[in-house]
Amino acid sequence: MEDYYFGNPNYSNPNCAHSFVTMATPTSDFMLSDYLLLDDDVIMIDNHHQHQDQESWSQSTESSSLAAASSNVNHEFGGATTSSHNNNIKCKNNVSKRNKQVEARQRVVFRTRSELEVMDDGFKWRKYGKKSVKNSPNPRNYYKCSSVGCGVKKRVERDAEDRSYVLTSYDGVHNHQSPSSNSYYTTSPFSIFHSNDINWSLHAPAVNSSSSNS
DNA sequence: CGGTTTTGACCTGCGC
DNA sequence: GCGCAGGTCAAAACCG
Repeated sequence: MEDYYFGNPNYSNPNCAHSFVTMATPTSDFMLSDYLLLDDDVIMIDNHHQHQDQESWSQSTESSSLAAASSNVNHEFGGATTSSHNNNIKCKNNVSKRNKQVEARQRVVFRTRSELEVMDDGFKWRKYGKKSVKNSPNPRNYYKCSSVGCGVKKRVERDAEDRSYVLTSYDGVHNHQSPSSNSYYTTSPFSIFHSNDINWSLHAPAVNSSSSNS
């Protein structure tokens, strides 16, 4: 079985270990965004199996292209191999009218345990705003992709319920490759997944010797 | 000096 | 219409 690694295996960050999405029996030209980015849907990836917001976050099953795609896709988050049928991937339907008005952008939300608030995902971001949000003691930070002509945005905030988690949402799809030249794939909003409690060397095929800490 | 961050002001949508 | 909340702008500050 061939594994696909979404991320830059040579990436090194002394403050944060990484987890990677591993795909079994990949199809040609597969991109994670093909499966996880659904028009008018919000996909949440929870890499620690926590079950929260069960009312609003419904598990993605039938009637979703994600469910169809999951038949041949396995993901690894936080070191645990899972399929797309379990609670690690949740789909929030019924997006707000505002979201629909914003050109039906594609949004992916990652919930990741990390000490770092801003994680290097392989793309270059420019911060353009910071806002305190209701019912959360933590501010929300707004970033735009620094690449000219690329309108991808991301929002980063600490989970109000558990500050050890970071919620990172990506809006849109990059129209360029990651500045990280040896990234394994191209235009998805993210290229690296992080986790503090994974022995990422198990997954990374070509790691730097200096990045074996976590 | 150029790129990035900060931060208050402004804009927009929504509920009442 | 008004107030609130979320999102964005843009000038100033900061930094390498």
